[in-house]
Amino acid sequence: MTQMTTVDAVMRTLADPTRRAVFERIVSSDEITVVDLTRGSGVTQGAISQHLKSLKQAGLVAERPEGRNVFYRAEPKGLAPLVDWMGDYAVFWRERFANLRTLLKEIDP
Amino acid sequence: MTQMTTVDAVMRTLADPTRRAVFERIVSSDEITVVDLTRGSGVTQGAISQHLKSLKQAGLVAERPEGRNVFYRAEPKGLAPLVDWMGDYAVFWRERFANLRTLLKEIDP
DNA sequence: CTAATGCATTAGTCAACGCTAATTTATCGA
DNA sequence: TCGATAAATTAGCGTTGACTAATGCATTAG
Repeated sequence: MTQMTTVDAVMRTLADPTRRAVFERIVSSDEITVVDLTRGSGVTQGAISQHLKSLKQAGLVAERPEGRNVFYRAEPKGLAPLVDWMGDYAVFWRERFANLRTLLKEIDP
Repeated sequence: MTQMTTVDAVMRTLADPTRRAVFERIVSSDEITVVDLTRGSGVTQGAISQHLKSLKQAGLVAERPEGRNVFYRAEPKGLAPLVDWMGDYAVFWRERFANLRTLLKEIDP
């Protein structure tokens, strides 16, 4: 129920190619500002800010203001609902999912 | 690149709550007809057929016509691009973040 | 044969969405 | 202090997308 809403938010947020590209770029970077994200994005700064707002509301990114800059970073927990959803509903591709779980387990210190 | 298009298709297809519910129901069933899917879906039969078309084009379901019925079933490989996409970013996290305990706890309780 | 059932498709409607341009607020440098 | 930069926000616009209602096309039942 509550979780389904979360899955819905994550799915909807990552469905847009531009917004997903922004997210991927944030993940690839350690921390990145809005101007840097705007560079080479193909859209205006305002659009980027809107996408960041969506990503933040979905719990996929977090922000750290510093002076007049705002640094964004990826929020690892944000994708958890997506993993859970796949665990619940995808019955047949257990092998691949098991591999992902194994990979994530290896990271566990 | 080619795969990114696939991820895009899967994400976009599963983003809609109604269509995702249809997919979930197909996964839960072994095989299921359009009328059965329409039952309790809250939308018309035409809408269901449209969603099924999207799901089929995204490679998430397959069909088996039998008489005037058409049985739909889940396509195992359909979610693979999504799993792979997440796997890629799990690797990124592995390199960049030391602590993923929270995520792991949610995934594997 | 005729009526009914299962499904796909189409046109049309309405709301949601992504984008731009412009404005606003806040902060930094000269 | 003043101009420039960073970021968020808003209104407005065009597009996409989900839905209904209606139609068409098979197939089955009576």
